[in-house]
Amino acid sequence: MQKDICKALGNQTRARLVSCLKKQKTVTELLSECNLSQSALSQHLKILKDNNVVYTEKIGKNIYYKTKDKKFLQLANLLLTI
Amino acid sequence: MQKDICKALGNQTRARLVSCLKKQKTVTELLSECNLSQSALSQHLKILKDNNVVYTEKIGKNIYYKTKDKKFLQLANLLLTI
DNA sequence: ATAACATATTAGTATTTGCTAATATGTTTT
DNA sequence: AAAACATATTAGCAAATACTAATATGTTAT
Repeated sequence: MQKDICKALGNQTRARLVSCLKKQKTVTELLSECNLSQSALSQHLKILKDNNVVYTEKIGKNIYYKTKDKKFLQLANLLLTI
Repeated sequence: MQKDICKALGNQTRARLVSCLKKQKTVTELLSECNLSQSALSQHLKILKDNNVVYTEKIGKNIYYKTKDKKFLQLANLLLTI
C-alpha cells in the first residue's frame, strides 16, 4: 500500500502493461502479450496494484486486472508516446 | 542523448524539478528550492537534459534550465498530483 | 593573476530494481 | 484424490540508481 505513481509508471514495462489494461485481462492473457516471464509479470502487477494503479477482480477461475482510473491509462499512453 | 521519458520522470525528485522549471531558473536558484546537494541536483539535471526534458541557456554568468515542452510540465504535474 | 562564484564531473557506496529459477497456493477438472 | 491450471511468493543475484565527498572546470570580479 504505497502511493508513488512516479515509481509505478516510471518504467516502460509497467507503463505498457497499464496501457494494455484499458480492457480487463487475466494474467495469462497479459502474459501472451507482454513478453515477460510469469513471475516477472506477477511482480510488476503487484507493484501496480500496491500503488493503486490497477485493481483485480476474480471472475470464475481467473483473476482479472484492470486500470483503476482512466487518468492512469492516459498518463501511461502519454509517457509512451511523447 | 537517450530518450526515456519514463526514466526521466519516473522519480519524484525529478518530477518536482521539472515542475519547478515552468519558469527558467539557474542551478543556484533550484538549489535553494529543492533540498538536494549541489552535486545531486547537477546529476538529476543531467538526466533530464540527456533525455531532452529540459534545456539550458547561458545568460551572463549563469546557466538557466527550463522545461523543453509544456507537455513535460503537464506530465510532471499530473504525476505529482494524481 | 588571484580569488570567488557557478556548475559539472568523478569515484565510491548503500540501496533499489528487475530478473530468473524454484516453489507455493488455491481452484477447477477429471 | 489426483492432475492440471492460474497465479503468487521467495531467494538470490547482477545491474541500475541516488546519494555524498571530493575535485575539476570555466567564468567573472578584484
